[in-house]
Amino acid sequence: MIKNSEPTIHDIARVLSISASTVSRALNDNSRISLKTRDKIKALALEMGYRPNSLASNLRNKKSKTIGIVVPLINRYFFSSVISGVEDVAFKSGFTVVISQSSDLAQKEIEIVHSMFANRVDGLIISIAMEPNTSDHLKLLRKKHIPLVFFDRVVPEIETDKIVVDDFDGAFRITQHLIDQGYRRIAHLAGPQNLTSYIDRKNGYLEALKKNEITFDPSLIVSIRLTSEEGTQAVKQLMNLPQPPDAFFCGNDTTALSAMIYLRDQGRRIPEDFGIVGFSNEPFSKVVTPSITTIVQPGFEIGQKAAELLIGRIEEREQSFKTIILPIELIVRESSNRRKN
Amino acid sequence: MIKNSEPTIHDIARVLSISASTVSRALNDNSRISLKTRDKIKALALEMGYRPNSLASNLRNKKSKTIGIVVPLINRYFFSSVISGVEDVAFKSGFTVVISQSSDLAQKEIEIVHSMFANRVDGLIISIAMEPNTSDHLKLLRKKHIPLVFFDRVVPEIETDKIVVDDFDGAFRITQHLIDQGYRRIAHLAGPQNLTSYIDRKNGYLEALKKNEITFDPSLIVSIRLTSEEGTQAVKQLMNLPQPPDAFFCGNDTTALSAMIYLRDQGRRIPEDFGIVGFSNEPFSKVVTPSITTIVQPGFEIGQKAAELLIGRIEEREQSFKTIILPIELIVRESSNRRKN
DNA sequence: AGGAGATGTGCAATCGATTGCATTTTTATT
DNA sequence: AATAAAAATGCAATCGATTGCACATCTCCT
Repeated sequence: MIKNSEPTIHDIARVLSISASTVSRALNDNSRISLKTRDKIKALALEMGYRPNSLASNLRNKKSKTIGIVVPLINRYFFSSVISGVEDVAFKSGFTVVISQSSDLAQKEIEIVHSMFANRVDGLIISIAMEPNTSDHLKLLRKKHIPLVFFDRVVPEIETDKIVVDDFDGAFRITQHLIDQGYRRIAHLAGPQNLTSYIDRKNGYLEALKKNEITFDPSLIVSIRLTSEEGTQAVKQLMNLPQPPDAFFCGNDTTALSAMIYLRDQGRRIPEDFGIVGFSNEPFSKVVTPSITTIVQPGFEIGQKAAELLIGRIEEREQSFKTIILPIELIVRESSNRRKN
Repeated sequence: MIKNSEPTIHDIARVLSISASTVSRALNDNSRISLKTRDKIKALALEMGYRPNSLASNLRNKKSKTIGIVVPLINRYFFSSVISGVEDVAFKSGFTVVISQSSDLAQKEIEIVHSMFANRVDGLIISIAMEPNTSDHLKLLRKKHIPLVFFDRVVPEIETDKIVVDDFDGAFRITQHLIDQGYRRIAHLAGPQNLTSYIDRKNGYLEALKKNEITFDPSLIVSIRLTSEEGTQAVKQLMNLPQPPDAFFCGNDTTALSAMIYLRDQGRRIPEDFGIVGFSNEPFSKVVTPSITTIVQPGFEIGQKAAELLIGRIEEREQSFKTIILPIELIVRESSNRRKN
């Protein structure tokens, strides 16, 4: 017969002929227990291989020391970097990280949030799904006073902590850079316009055009889901315009890559004939030929910041809600650098 | 004053003037409760916004419906794909996934495993850290009868479920391919030789040389940690040999890329003068120029399989331990294809 | 009508750790 | 030595859900 059960504080108490309360206090370094007893208890706990059952303690304390993170896709570099940053901070603070992916599906996101709630996460970090959605499930969390931190893709009308990058500025600088390189008909592969970050990027683009007195041609903006298939499709369509563009500001690196491959296969020269820029600095964008100009979004740091904010909120250190706008960095690479400056 | 507390089965019971046991049974569809009562209870539960507290239920049931996954690095494509696969299966089976990264550090891995144990995960999926290590912490799990599934990087002496790819075969085929392409002095950037997968890769390489009656030159094998820095370093060193290699079988795509960049910067032609192959099919290997020949490890499927096995074990459906060896796929790309076949 | 058997509910203990309050023990003071 | 004060420890309830067993109610048959 296998004895599978773990020692509990009661077992320790029994061996030492003391009460479980004393053991509990001793292990938590409560000063009400004499140092001598504390040492004795700790020694025995070690010897018996005692490990506190966090389920029990969490139940009693009405907290789980767990934070949830929900991302659209786990295996996208940006998101996995964020997760990595969250894990880094959480682990150091003694929090467990539970993870789930919405696959950009509204329904799955709702289920995840409900399930995390039922599991009593102490707080939640989320970047919302692309698919349009009500945010009742998130408002529910707010109502239950479960701290919530948005990153990257936020819900504007929910008042809570948010960590975003300066999409407007990034898009503005990208566009300005293309203009500086002498490109004039700049197309924009925009993301779904229900997400603020894509709206901001579009606005940054428009603002840069305006500032440089370039007339805006609506046919140069295509709003897509930013997959490589849709990216290729969009570029094809744009190239068939009576006046095709001479540069592509793509909503992410994936579409920038597909644009590049499509144009290259058509025998077009990049950056001489066409400029291409992406967004997010996926690892591949640096190593493809030509390398892709892009915007760095510091995923790991975003994750760290999000976790710090959330944990601060959980431990009730923070006061009012913050929106942290991290600065972005423009990395000029070959795909748009035709003046070699 | 904010009322933050969630309704419990006792609250429901009180409203209906019945006992909590009945409520519990009704919500769990226990046939001992009449259908009429069940419906009434469920309706009220819904109305009150009742959500079971899984902490309490898990404590009582001595299980957590949670599985842990430990990987060296979350933001590596292969690993994040595995995580994604695990999450996919786990979510469908009603399991929560908690995640942590060892950063390839032995000490952190130990802490993680202990912490997951304290949190009472029902099972653990792990790919062990690169840093050499005892495996006492993992043996502990076995002793406590907590199901354990290794993937990719396994501990041979621990008897449990394992999901690996056929590293030997992959390496053999890679080497054979290089030989078929006419390369003769094939170097190997090997990974740390405390990990079986890297040992297997080396052996597959040796076997292919032997089969083709190519004399093995020990100075052509360099064992490194497979970072891009060490990769560049190793290639440099190999190129300084009296008789430098004409091909590089790199332990992963990262080092293959750094080898390629180094040689390219030296003005060498690839694949004409030097052949390069990697391992793992990172997303960039397809899109760099020249694209890199590599081996596909199906990360998502590995994750799914691992989760299926683990959950099967948790629910005591599986019998004896299995080692699943997934077949690999060789993708020949430009970096090694000089005969254009 | 009486009783067997089926059906429906409730009591109370349990999971393991925590904590307010009560009690015991020790130490200090006069 | 007696008493106050301080220090150490224990009791018992609690967190919320589950479940073995006991009890109550109902159905049906002779």
